[in-house]
Amino acid sequence: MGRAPCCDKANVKRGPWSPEEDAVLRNYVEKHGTGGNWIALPQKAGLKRCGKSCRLRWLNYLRPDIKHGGFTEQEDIAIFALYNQIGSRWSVIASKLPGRTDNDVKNYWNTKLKKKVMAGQIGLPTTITSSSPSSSTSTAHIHHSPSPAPPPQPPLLPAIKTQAYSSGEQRLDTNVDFTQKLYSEIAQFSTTGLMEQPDFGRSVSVSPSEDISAASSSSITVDNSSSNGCVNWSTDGVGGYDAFLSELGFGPTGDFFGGFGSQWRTEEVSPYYYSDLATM
DNA sequence: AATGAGGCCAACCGCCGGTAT
DNA sequence: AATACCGGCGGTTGGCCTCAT
Repeated sequence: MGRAPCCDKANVKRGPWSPEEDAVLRNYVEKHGTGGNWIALPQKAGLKRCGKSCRLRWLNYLRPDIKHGGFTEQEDIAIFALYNQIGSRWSVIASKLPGRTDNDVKNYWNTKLKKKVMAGQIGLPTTITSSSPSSSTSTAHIHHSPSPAPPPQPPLLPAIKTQAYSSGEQRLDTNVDFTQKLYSEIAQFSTTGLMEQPDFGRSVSVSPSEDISAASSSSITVDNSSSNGCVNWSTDGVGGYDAFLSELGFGPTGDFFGGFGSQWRTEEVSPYYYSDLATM
């Protein structure tokens, strides 16, 4: 026996919300909150809507802190980097972009950003040389243990041309520093909980032993010459995540990538995202 | 001016995981 | 342990709008 429907579909209104309905829902939630029960809310509020529909309307449109449209280039890069890293986890990606909803990010990706990326207008660097010589160097290796047949791949972008961004060359130059730091964040994410990927028939091992989290200005290299896919980065040893996040308009470090290590079990993230980084 | 194509985005659908009973 | 229920999520749809022909 299947699940009972969440509401009587014959007696609920569907389709676009009217301004009056918006006002009723907004007033109710602002006065009483959701009460932890969206299903009961429409009846209490006097709305002929499904509870799920109310929840969606509130979360995606009526919430006071919502931003609509006007994605910045920094948000573009963050979305792209996160998509590359974790795939279509829109709610997770949106949670790193204050004021953005999963629906917004998903729509933006599907309608605009994906095309931008495919057109080469957005990309992640293969090599960036920091302006100051690094004082320490760390390396993350992605090892692909022998596997007879690769598993189905998660949705990934077509290969992004990166040769143009060879060593010393600037790209997306409005924000190279941002991208460097973003990579550092991703690299740190890699060290926090993604050590093995048995479910995919491959393993990912990540060094360094050194703590790279102090990096604020990093040099990152993806070694395309190695079949192992080797991501190198070096740091200047200067702290500054919070400054970085502040530049992006994000909250403290923990609000950005900090939750990743504990948020997913290791088997939930495909190593293809790493290999994709390495082969782009 | 008419119309067809494509873009955009709000909303819906169905599934999943967590929790209460 | 089994079942019911709910919130949350990602994928998809459908309608409106703009633009090109």
